[in-house]
Amino acid sequence: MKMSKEMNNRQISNLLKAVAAAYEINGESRFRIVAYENAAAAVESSSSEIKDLWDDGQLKDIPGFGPSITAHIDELFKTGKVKHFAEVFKKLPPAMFVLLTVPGIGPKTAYKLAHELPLKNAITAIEDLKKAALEGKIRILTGFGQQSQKAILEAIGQKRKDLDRMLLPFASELAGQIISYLKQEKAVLQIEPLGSLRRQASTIGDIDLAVATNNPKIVLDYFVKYPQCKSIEGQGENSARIMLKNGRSVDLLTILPQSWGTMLQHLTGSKQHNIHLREIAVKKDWSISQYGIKIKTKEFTYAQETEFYQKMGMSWIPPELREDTGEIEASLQNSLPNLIQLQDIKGDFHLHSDILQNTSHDTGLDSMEKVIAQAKSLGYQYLAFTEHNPSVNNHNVEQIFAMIQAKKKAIESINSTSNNSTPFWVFNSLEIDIRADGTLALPEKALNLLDFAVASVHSSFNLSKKDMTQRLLRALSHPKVKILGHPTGRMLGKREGYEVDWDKIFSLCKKFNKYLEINAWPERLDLPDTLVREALKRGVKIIISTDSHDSGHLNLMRYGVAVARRGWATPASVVNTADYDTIKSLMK
DNA sequence: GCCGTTTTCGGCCCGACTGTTTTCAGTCG
Repeated sequence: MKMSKEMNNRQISNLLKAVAAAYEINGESRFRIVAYENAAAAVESSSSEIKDLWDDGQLKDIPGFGPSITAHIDELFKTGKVKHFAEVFKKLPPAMFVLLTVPGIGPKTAYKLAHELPLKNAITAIEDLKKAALEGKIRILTGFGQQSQKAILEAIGQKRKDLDRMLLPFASELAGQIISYLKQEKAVLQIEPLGSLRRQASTIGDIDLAVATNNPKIVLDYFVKYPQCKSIEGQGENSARIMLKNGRSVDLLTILPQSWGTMLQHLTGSKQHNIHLREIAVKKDWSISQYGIKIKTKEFTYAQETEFYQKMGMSWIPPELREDTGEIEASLQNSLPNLIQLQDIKGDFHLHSDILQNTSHDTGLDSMEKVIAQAKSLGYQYLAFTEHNPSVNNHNVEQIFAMIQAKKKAIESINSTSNNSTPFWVFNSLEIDIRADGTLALPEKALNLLDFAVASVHSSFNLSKKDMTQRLLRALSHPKVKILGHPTGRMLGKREGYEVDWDKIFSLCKKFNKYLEINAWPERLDLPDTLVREALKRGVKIIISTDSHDSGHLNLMRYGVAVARRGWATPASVVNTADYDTIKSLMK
């Protein structure tokens, strides 16, 4: 395992997981292993960079970081290595840590394979493992057989477990179609997605659905006849798995109505949330499983989730919050946030129409009128057109000014015809590139024509954290800039966000009433939920926008709202929940 | 190794599934 002073959260989490795996091989105490796994999970879900917490001397505030792990990570940031970890890894084959990324391979299996095949090269470990499987070298090892060799081969073929996740909107819509189909069967009493999909995480592994029914057989027989089903992977008394024509598999689980609440709660997770609940139960001398709450010898099962949480002395927790990041404590104290909902949204502040051509990036496909009609049909009271700025290289200042002037006039004309019975306001804005030095890619003269601007980074992603922070601060300091578009620049599955000192950004936003966008575009969902929560704690307001390039994209708003909910956002913390009159004074 | 409105010591979530080692270990959620 490589170690350095500059490790990010993901890498530190993997390092701690590797230590846990190594301990498992070395026969350490089960609880010491779990301690490292817990610390790894805490790092992975931390909204702050661990390095920043270390800078501020707050390492020990991370849950799961006690004296020992704190000291090791302190050593890591001071010296770039941890002597104790190096010692732990010393006797183990480096290739085993690579194998841990293959589904179904845990520490014991990884060690055995790396040690006994053997796999000498960590970089080619997975290819070498595949070769060994194809040559029949795995099934002859003790503890392995024909089946496990085949399973390993299939697992490698299905890519690595951290890469093959679906984007939330894709998974949501896929699940939505199957749910509509299933609802046509009368035996289906209730139906919900499970796991990360129900919690509305930004990426989803598998689609799992649960149905409450008194007649599992009818439901399952109906399920496997789903028109998009390519093959039936398995069907038992209470569950079935089908493979869709698009290559995704879907699991359906049937549950008796009287146990619906209990099972739904269990299968929604998250794992950390459930573990925490069980620890609370243990302290009362109770025990929780997916079958219910066991008190002495009697097991209580619940038809509704609310009853389950009530028994635990809690109010019902929205699935988006179930990550064990304080929601259980909040529920016990009856202080859960009143989360924002889709219907609270009254407008969209990041939309591309076709009015400006020759922009620095892609143009919108629909006319302003068509986009406005769509916004009105969603019940919105306002929107802002934010095409990309005209390309600076291909036009002189006067040409750019003329284009923006023409757009301004067009919008004024639209606003002048707005009737008073259903007020609707269109803002004149742009999405302006933030250059590497933090200046805006639009002449001041043209900027002055705008009501406000959205500023976004579309180039030079690899600046140092310090330079990137300065860049964003400078752009946000411009009086016309009200919104930082897709603030981290991440592209799910493609590109990590750039490194920024968020503390400084939050301070500036708070002080000068600048807003951070949650961009609802499927690959962005940016700000990420953890940073949303951090921003809100600092009193920064957010704005949820779709980045639509045609009028149909306005419907992506619900995914931005999902991110906001996961970030504990209330209507009051989201700018575009404000009504027509308030927003005009805010944004002009 | 961590943690504490019953503990600074003595505990630490629970069960299903799979495959192989005929009674259990490993992995996963």
